[in-house]
Amino acid sequence: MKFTAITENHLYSKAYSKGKRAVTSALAVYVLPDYQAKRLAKAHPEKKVVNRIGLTTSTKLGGAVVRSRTRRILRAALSSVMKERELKVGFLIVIAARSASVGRKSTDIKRELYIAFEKLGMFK
RNA sequence: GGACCAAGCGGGGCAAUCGCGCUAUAUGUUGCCGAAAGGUGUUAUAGCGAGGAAAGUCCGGGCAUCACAGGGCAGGAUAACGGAUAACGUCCGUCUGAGGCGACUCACGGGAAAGUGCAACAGAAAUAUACCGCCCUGAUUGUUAUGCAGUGUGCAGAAGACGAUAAUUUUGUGUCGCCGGACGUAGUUACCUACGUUAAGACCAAAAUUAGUGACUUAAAUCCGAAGAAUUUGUUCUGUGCUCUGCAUAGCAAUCAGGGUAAGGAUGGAAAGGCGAGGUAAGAGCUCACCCACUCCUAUGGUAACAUAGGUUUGCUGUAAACCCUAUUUGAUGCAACACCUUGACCUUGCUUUCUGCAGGGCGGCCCGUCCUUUUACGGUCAUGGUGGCAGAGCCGAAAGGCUUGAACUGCGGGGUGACUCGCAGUGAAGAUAGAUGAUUGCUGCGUUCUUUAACGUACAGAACCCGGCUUACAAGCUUGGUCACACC
RNA sequence: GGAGAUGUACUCAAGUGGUGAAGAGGCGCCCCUGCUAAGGGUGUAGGUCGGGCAACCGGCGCAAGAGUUCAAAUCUCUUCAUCUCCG
Repeated sequence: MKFTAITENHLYSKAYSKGKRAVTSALAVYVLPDYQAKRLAKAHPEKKVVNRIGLTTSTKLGGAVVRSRTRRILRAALSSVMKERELKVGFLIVIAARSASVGRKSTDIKRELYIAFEKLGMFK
């Protein structure tokens, strides 16, 4: 499953400061309404309103190998979540990996994502 | 079997389901974003899809631009010799030095005898000097010994009123009168020699005078007293001892001055070759023998560094990862380079003889050399966004052709001690732009635990224009060659 | 991705080869005060290892590790960490 990525740094800092937050042992999830969602929907081939996703893995986690692997596991867990339950659309979702997420399996991460999204009320 | 040395390999595998990126072909939509250039979006099939270090960015090169790329200066880099390589600070072989019983390992390994600088503290002294010490000379002072002189004095002996001793005077057929002096004669140029004369003078003897007018001894005086004892004064000469003074000589000590010396002196990382003998006032490579180091020369071996042998000069601190010198080498920047496209802003010199020149300007860090001074455009500068560069079953170009294709990799064979090289054959698809290899499950390899149908672990680590090296990180395991000592056969 | 700078105590920091590594803040102790603050005095590699009952003494220690030198915080090399610039 493809994601529309957040590419601008100011959107990340806005999400950290203004967005709703849910923290688990391995993750920190920030959610903010996306004001440009309708405009971006026109560029989408299927004219859908989608969520923009940002995955952050800081240098505290480790070297380049550790960080990209953690990011892949996060992406896999997120795609399996979105396949099973539908999420509300029109949001900026930033998922930051904490140091406990290193070496976890994607099934563990998936369980934590369920808890976080439930807490934020993102499921339809 | 043990302990080691060196060079390498290796970097788990298979399957199922779901999913990601790129390329090609076909298909689909001609939509959306954007000022434009351009970008993005469907599905199917096929192919491909991280490393030995992709890392650090420490060297070298390709490539691109600046002034087509030249010379010099500055700055940087390198540093035994020979070779390999496109090149290198890399690699190979050798030499030298150090370490190891050995296999073998380690070394930025030119020049300190071109010059400058630095060497704290300690130490007498730190790169040439002289503090102590040792030696010589001189001066002063002190002291000791010897000798001489003087003074005083002790002791012993001798002499003396039959007149000692000293001074003066007189006298003598008295003795001497040397050497030297003066004069004369002879020899002789002269010096000189011989002989003679000369008289002062010295000594001796006698006498007289003077002194103390008989001083001293003999004795006398004084005092005490029964006997007796004590004190004071007292001549000359000889010998001998002692004290003091002066002088001379010699020695010793101290101080000062001048000179010689570098043997010795606690320190230090380092003290000016080592040791012995000679030598010297004392000493010193000052000289000699042996040893050590070193310069140069010769011979032999080696392409060379260098090694060995002989001769010869010299006796030199260390430091160049201090400045520096020598040799070699090096233009700068770095794909965020740069090229093209889009949009926009700004800029586009004078004099002159119209040839050149002057002025001005551009121009590698600087200089020389070089370039421009005009054609208002198909120019230049700056900025915006984009594409290319960039990666390949193809791309650019009208075509020829160029790139892909790499100083590439694999295998076999030849050459070389080796790094490496030559020939033939074969192979040839990563290329992202928030950054692609994942998730889940099963089986299995390896290691550990031993709960053997189990549990845990399975390293270091992610391409970003490309290549050659270096450095650093790395789990378990494996291979090859070699060394040493022991045991067994 | 590329280019550069820095690292000294708890903090800020001086120290361009020469021997107990300056200084300030902070901290400990004492004085001052009825008590505190302020002020004054004094101590302080303040870390670690070894020795010693203790006072104290010695070794190591300037991001880490090697090297050059008689001697290294300082010079050289390698590594690590932090920060800055281009973008």
